[in-house]
Amino acid sequence: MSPRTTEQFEEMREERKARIMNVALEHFAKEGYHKTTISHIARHAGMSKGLMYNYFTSKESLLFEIIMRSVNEMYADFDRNKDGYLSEDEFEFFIRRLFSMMKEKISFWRLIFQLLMQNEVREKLQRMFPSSTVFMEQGSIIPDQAFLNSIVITLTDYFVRKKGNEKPGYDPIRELNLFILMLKGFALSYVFMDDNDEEYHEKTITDIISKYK
Amino acid sequence: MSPRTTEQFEEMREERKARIMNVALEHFAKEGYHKTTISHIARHAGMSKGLMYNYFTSKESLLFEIIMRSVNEMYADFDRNKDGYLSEDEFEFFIRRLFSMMKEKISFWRLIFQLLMQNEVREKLQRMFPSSTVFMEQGSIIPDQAFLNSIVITLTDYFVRKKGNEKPGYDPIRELNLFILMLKGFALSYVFMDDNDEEYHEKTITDIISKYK
Amino acid sequence: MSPRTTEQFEEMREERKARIMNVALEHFAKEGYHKTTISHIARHAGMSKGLMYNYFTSKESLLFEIIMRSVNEMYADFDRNKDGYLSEDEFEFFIRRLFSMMKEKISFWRLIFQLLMQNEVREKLQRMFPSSTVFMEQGSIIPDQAFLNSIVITLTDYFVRKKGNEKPGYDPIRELNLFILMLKGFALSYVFMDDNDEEYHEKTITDIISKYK
Amino acid sequence: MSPRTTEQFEEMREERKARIMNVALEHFAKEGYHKTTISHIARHAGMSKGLMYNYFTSKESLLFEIIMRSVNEMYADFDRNKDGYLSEDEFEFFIRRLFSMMKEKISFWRLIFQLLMQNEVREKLQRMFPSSTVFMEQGSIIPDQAFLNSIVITLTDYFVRKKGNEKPGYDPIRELNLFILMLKGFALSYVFMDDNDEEYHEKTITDIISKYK
DNA sequence: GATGAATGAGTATTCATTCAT
DNA sequence: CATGAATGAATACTCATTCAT
Repeated sequence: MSPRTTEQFEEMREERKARIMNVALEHFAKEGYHKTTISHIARHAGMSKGLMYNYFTSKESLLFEIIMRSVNEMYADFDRNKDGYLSEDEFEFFIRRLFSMMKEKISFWRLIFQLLMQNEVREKLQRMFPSSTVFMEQGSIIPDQAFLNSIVITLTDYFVRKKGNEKPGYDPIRELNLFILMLKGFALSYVFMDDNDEEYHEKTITDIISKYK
Repeated sequence: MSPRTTEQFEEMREERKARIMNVALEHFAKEGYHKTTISHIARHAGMSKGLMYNYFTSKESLLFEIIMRSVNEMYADFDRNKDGYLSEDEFEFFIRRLFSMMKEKISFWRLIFQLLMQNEVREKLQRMFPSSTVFMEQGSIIPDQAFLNSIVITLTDYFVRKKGNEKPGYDPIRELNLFILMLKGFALSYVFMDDNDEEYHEKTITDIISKYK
Repeated sequence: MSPRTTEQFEEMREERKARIMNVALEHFAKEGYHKTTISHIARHAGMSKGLMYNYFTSKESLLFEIIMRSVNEMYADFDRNKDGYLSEDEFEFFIRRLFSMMKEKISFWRLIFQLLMQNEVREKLQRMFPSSTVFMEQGSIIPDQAFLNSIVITLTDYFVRKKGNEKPGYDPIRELNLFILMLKGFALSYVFMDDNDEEYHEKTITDIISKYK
Repeated sequence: MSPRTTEQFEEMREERKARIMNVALEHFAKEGYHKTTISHIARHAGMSKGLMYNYFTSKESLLFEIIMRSVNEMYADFDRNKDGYLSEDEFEFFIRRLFSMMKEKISFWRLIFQLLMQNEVREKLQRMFPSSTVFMEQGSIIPDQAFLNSIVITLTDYFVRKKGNEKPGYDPIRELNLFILMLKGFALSYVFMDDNDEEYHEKTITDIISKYK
């Protein structure tokens, strides 16, 4: 009876939703959520404003769907290696993977950093991902406590093995803390840097790795 | 019409400007620039919208005057110690000073972080402070190349002395780079953290210092 | 393409039109014409918006077809007893019939009351049913002058017989006028009352009848 | 300090608010609440849309302020004669007063009838005036249970005196019920009638009165 | 100087209607 | 015939800025 099958429609819808979300993400990241208008997004996505509301019930829901999508992708990506033991090479891989992911999704991270810097939004996000409070305070969103814990535990384990017996009275947990701060500082620089500093960043990653490997 | 009266007027003006800027800064930092309305600022500053336009020609100019003021204060504050040599105690003092300043002006830093994350604003700021491009990319604004250089040079000198001959083939400049990333990561956590993590922050500062002192 | 098939098609069409009109009438009556959306009607009628436009050229034409249909049904219903003479029992039957019809078509009456209260709509309806101006002003729509007259004449006749010689100087026409106002007041209460006042209404109808029988 | 005194401002505000409310009431009554746009009201009140929001926080709040105002005026008006006893002349005065008030505020009543005919609005109004549920069902809004009761009691008393001993087994309460239906029917006709039926209405009021006086 | 009333362009959102498939 | 994607004009509402007083 249908001129197009349900699947065809569904496919088209998904494709379009994805296009809208991509365009919106770019603009949110570039101009900020509030400055970006629905009209602007619609125009750049090549459609009318009205149609956008066929796919997203509001500007806010568009924002949250974007976040959910990216979070889920990230989660799926990281989920592979979960055996909890990090060799030195795996450590290096882990760090490099972290930043290659960031590079791939740089707009998302730009957006997330922006959002986390506004009280109201931060509170809303914390309600969305209540389990990840700890990391949120450190500028990350991660959807699942178990996943989060596994990373921290894995890294702690690595630091204890690596640094634990270096000097007596030395606390590897606190060293991990500083290490995470460094990653975070690098992430901040990285996310808001001009594109052409590739080389500097590569060198810096190598430095970070060689410091803790 | 005596000079005395003029002075008084001038004083009142400055006082009022300061009040407006303080109120505006708080709200910009808390709610974001776009979400904060002129009406809201005026009401909280205890005056009419019309009068505000007597002091600031636009919302944007208010924003930029706030930035300029904070930058200048920061500059004035740091300008004292410029002899270029850092003892270990001076190094500790320098770091502690850095974060006590951040604590005092936490709203300003919150705002700055927010602003720097929007392309258009970042570009505008870079036009205002063209010399400080390098540090801007790293999330800071500093108004004067010479000043900036002096800090970097001073720190470089400190790192060379401190770490330069630790191991052969070791590059203290790159160590400095990592150190700055760590500071930046800490700044980010610090600025957007809940108030009640004082103790954690104190401990972390001490850790950072003891690592490089 | 056989005539049989054409008939079947025609039947389906009519069935579907009826379904649309029923659903639309319910929603118009409950939410008001403006608040009811075409999408909503289509969804509740189990079809697409596009298909609805195959049956009705516009939302407004849907409204007017609903009115026409109900008016015609009403007409058909009342058309039976036209011999112009009302016995007392027939009078009772007439009144009870009036309100049982109202009960059956309560949504329609709700809608009609709503519509008649808006100038523009009232004018449009008056253009559609120019002959019935008099009754329209009294909150009813009746499609045909002859029909209308026949009712009024029949009732007048009844009132003259019943009340005409009660007192000297008494005007049964004016008594009829008050009687009609009472019916109208009852209709208004009835149409917009909660469902659970059945008993009250029954008693009131009995009161009205016993007053004039 | 002020260029205008607070009182001057307040006066201007009240004047303007009144103008807006009057214009809005007319349009709501004529076109219906939903069809009437804010732009339309603003244009007819001779001001910008924006200014309207300086006086009313939303279209809905405008509607409710209009209702409240009219209800209060009505209440104040009726509040005079509260001694609970109605002579025949006072009864006549009461009825005539009822309809002269309706005539003065015909737009308001037109609006009220419209509003009461939509489920959602009726429920909202019932929440606003919960005490007057009984009369609401009969198409009126009256703000205070005591006031309402006093009217019903006064009329009941009148009917008992007047009609109570006419026939044995006769119930004056039920007669009152029919009387109220008649008033309501008349109100409905009156409110939605063309202006030029003055004479007919006068005669009808006289008929109603002479029937129960 | 000081007020807040007034404006108007702009913003998210809705919805009757059209149309490609 | 049947679908629902697509449009665009309209709607309520906001807010930086101006201006009469």
